[in-house]
Amino acid sequence: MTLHLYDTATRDERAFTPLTPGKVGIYLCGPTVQSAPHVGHLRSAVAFDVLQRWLERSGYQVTLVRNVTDIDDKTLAKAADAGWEWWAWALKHEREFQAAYAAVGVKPPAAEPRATGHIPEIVAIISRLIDAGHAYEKAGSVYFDVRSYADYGTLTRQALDDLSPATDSPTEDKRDPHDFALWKARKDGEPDTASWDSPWGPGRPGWHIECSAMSQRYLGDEFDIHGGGLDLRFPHHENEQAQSRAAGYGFAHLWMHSAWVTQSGAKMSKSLGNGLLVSEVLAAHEPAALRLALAAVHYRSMLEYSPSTLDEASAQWARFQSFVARASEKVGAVSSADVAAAALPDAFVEAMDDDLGVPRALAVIHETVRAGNAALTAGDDAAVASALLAARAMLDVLGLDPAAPEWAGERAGASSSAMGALDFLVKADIEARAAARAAKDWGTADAIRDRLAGAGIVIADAADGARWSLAADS
RNA sequence: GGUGGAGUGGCCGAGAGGCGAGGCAGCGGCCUGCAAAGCCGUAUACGUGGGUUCGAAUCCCAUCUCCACCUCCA
Repeated sequence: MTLHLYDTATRDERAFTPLTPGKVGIYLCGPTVQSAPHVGHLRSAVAFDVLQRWLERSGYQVTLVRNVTDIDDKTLAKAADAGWEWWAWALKHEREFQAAYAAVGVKPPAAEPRATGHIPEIVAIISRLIDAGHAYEKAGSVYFDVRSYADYGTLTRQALDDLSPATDSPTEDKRDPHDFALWKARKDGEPDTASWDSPWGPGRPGWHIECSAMSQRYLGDEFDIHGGGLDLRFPHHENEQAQSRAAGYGFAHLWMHSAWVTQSGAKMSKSLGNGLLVSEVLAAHEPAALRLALAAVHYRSMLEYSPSTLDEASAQWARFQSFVARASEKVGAVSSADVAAAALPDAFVEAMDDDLGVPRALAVIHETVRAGNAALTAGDDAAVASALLAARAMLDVLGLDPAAPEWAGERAGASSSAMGALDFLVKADIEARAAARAAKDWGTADAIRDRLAGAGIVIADAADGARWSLAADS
């Protein structure tokens, strides 16, 4: 089986064929940087990061573009409420998003274009739409004429007459209530810095046009995959597609949408007040555990988030970490190059090729780890070595190789020198405890263990001596 | 009203006609001075009612419940 992906537009899964052999262009709708990132935002980032990693592992050269929509009605409104310049407000949140993405190991995209940096491209595509008879100017604003484009609604199977009217701008200027703004005329009270010159007078871009302009600039008239959260299908993606295709571009060949994070069945969102901020979660849990929690559910299924979600993910992560650490100690560390070149188990490949079946892929990883642990107990070094290599290679595809640089030293964010100093101190206790145990002085041995446990240091005895680790966060 | 999605064992979650994915928690065991970790074992699971079939969680019909998009949303 080769890679098959589910296309939201056609609602079926089919073999993935890139436009250019060996290369894949992906446009991912990034954040509207008007507020702090919550875990739901990270879900789509992680899902498409796994897609990128799997494509790369499959031999493709991937160009992933993830935009930043740094101006829109809400950004202006929230910045004004906070007494901030809108551009400073947007950049503050853009940085928070970047930090959150980096924390959970999302690879930096090939390009991260901002809407405000592409006004000329936006003006150009709007002009093209007007020339083609798909857009019209009214009172300094420009609207997309949905009735002029027969395929409007095909992405999400919407019939115009059944839709509620678009409310992004005053209806009275529109030919049809479903028309939406491509260019918004500057309004009184809006800051001068939020306005650009255009053939239709000063103003700013509407919400959807920036993606049409930027995808075209970085990926060309036609590209392989367009991604984003499920909630962007309508109106955002529908409108994007209408604009780009009506302007004469082939646009996206395949649409992929990631589902959201729910709590008690309800979608996590800022407006419901149930958004869990990334900063809050990372204050209590390891970033890798958060990544694992977000990746563990198939990207098209809702992810039910509860207080135990991160505890479970932490337990799984500790299991992976522990196996990789013990196995590496026993049979020697594996180099990154070997991990990248290692053969992947067939069941893992089949799962990933089937529309990124991460849950099934994870099951293969768990089976491999179990076999590896059994081999450790049995002293079968050859089996340990092969399990270690396979496990790391599979975990690497998911961005969760415990021995990879981004995770290897993450515990407590400690520098290696601090960990070295800690190791020196703890070793002294371990030696004292070993002496007590040798003398069968269990009271002293247990007291030392309890004292260390109180400091978050876990002691585990083994046949060849005790080893210590920092307790998992809770 | 229109469009789409979901109901699986205590919990999270795969699967999509025929040996009960996997994880977490629990219980029993091995190991351990005791633990921890690890390993082994352990479940009357598929919203409800019908139907098709030798066989249905998977197909068909009906029905209930929940969620989402059509304001901003990953």
